[in-house]
Amino acid sequence: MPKIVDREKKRVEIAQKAIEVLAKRGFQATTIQDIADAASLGKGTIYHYFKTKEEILWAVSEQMFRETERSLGAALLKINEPMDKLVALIEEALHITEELEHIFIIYSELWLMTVRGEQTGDFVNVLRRLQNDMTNLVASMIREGKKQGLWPGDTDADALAGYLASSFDGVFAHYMIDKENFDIKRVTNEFIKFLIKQSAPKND
Amino acid sequence: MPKIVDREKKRVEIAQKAIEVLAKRGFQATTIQDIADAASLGKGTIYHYFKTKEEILWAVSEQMFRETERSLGAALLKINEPMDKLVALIEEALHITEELEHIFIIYSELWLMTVRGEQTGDFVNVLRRLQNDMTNLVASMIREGKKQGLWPGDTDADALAGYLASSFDGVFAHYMIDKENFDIKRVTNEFIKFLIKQSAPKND
Amino acid sequence: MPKIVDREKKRVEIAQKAIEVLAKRGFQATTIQDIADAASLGKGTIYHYFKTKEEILWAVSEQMFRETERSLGAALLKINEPMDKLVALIEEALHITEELEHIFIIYSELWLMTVRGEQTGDFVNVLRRLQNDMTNLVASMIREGKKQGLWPGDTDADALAGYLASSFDGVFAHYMIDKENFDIKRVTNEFIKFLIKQSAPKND
Amino acid sequence: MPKIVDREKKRVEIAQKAIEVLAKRGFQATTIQDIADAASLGKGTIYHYFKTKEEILWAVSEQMFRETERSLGAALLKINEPMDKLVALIEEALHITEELEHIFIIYSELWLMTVRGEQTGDFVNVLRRLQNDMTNLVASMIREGKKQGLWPGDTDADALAGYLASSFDGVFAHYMIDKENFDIKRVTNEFIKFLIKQSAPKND
DNA sequence: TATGAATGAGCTTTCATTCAT
DNA sequence: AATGAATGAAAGCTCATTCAT
Repeated sequence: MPKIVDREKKRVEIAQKAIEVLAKRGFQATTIQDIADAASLGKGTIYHYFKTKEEILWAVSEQMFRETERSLGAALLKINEPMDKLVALIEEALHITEELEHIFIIYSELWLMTVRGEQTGDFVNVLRRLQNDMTNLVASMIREGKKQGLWPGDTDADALAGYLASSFDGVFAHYMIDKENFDIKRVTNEFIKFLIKQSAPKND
Repeated sequence: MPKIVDREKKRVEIAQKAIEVLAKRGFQATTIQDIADAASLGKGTIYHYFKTKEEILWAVSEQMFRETERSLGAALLKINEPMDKLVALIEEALHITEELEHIFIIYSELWLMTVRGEQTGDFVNVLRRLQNDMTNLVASMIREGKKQGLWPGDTDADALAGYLASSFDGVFAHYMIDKENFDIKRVTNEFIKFLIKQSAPKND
Repeated sequence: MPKIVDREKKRVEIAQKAIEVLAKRGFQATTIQDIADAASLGKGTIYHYFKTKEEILWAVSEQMFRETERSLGAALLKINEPMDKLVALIEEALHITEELEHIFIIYSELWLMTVRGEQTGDFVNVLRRLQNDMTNLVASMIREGKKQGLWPGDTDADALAGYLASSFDGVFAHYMIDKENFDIKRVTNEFIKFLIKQSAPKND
Repeated sequence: MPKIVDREKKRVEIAQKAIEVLAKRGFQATTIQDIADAASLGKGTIYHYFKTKEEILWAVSEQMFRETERSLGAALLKINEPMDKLVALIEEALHITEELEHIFIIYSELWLMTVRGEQTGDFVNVLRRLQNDMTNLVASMIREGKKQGLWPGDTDADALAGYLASSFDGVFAHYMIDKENFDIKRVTNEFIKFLIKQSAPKND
């Protein structure tokens, strides 16, 4: 039993160290040696914890997923007003950190592997869960907003949430290609303004 | 005299054939042999037209860029009303075809290579031009809409356009991961409804 | 008949042009395209005159041989005194020209191919003929010198000639490796002084 | 723990094995597979010890240089008389062994690569050091001989040594092309006789 | 006759994976 | 458990040679 815990703990440790190199070089270009170096282990040792290189990516993706969920949840716990929550969520989702950039790059690579259907594991589930989590979060806010009369009653909450949640990734991607010119703050704020006008309109 | 070949034309042909395999397997995983097979040519023949594997990707990206620009332009020529134009643009941008899926996948890989800084060519320019083209198109529609009073005067056209143009990619990406459940039509329509409400609200 | 002459003439032309590139890059590293370019011909055309790449080298070596023989002969025709002849020969053999450097490099490559036994043709004969020609020339001078009493009677003319003829190549090779420091004139002159002392000593 | 391997020792071992194949086929024509076979290793293993194929040649040349220096030095340690030393040196330099033939062939290829300027390393230094070592050795003997009155006082020791040292290579090369007819012993002896007459002449 | 487009064998090099220690 | 030496499959790329025009 303690053995197994140790094993799992070490897998997590290795995966953690792997994230950085993977984001920097990509999965294909990252060698087992790179990962071993990052984890300060011998190349052979990695194979005591992972059967193949791809298995490392599975572990990495799982871990990233858990961390992303946790940080999303944490950001929203403390807020009550649905509208404020939505704004907070957007701001959180589009708040750039170097760590997040790494993770976003790896997600993108998982996305690519998935749409190409080349993976043996099921990254697709990680990505869909993530997508659904985010969409449901947004949808629940919109629904709550509708209930409180802050949002038009005929809004298709799921569809709009689908659009919003998706758009975050697009904004992030555009920002990363053109950091100097793409002012993510300004873009986000303008969009929030747009949302809010929409949400609390016509008390006519 | 050997067969006279228009080298540039042949390059385009090869690049065209390459798009499909590249989208399917990705640049790194696609071998020259794959591309040669797709073009029904010998491996060596490819090297008559491209000095390196990466040069193929350059040609492919240039070609994709030109085609994307052309199809965008064509879609918008026939419409006059700015609001209708915007709707048409969104519908065009999010109109799925197998061809477009291929292209989107390759763009995504170019994106990845760029953010990792691993490429020697300047894919970044292809991507930025594309991004800017789209953004400027949207912004010009919004500005025109503002002039005609169809859109609130305090809108930051560039910022909002930045958001919209970016969001297309996110929506596309989410759709491709979950084609069965992500109803792109419904999502798009809901968003358009949202946009339009926003645009012509207030002479109440 | 005229056809054949033309063919042979063109072979010679091509071989002539080939010499320069071959000396510059070596046989292995020189591509047929290089040779075609040097001859201002299409790559395919070369194959109308030579069946294989190695056949070009055969032609080149034959031609170099003929030219070398001719220039050696010419240099010696006009001199009568055997001692002067020998000195003249040494000076001629060690007289550096860029053309000669090229030729020497190709001979060296032929030598290498021969000692490795990798060639299908018989470069060995070209090299031996050359070696023998030179040796016999020197030997005949020594013998003549012996007859005229200018040289000790117990000299083994062939053996000494073998040494002298061989030494030219070594001197040339050393010079080419260290052109700045290896003063070929000074070295040659010192050796000639040494030879002459030897040849006309004993007024006993 | 894996087998502990002295990397430097293994490099030397591989280089040692490589010498034979390199001499047989030449650097360009020798494949990594050839070298791996000669060393009874897998192709990939070679790359644990050498980053590139050329690096193998560097190691080989360094090693050859060291061995050559050592064997030259050893041959001369035990002799005191300068004249005897010179004779011993000549005999050593022109003493044929199969090992030495291999080494001479590789030196010749290094020479070719150098005069063509195609190498990235500095083989030229290996060759020049060798050349200089040999020349200085000979020159010091001549100088000593001059001091002891065994050699004419007006001899330019360096120049003559340059000639002698160079000639060894030429003799070797001629021998290797025509082993049956070129009697290296006879040629050498004749030349030594010639040298000695010169050195201790005038007791008249 | 002259050409260069087409080809694939064969090269160097990389790297996931295995395994003896 | 930990290691890195060993391996060979597989990749990109070159080039002598062929051949249709």
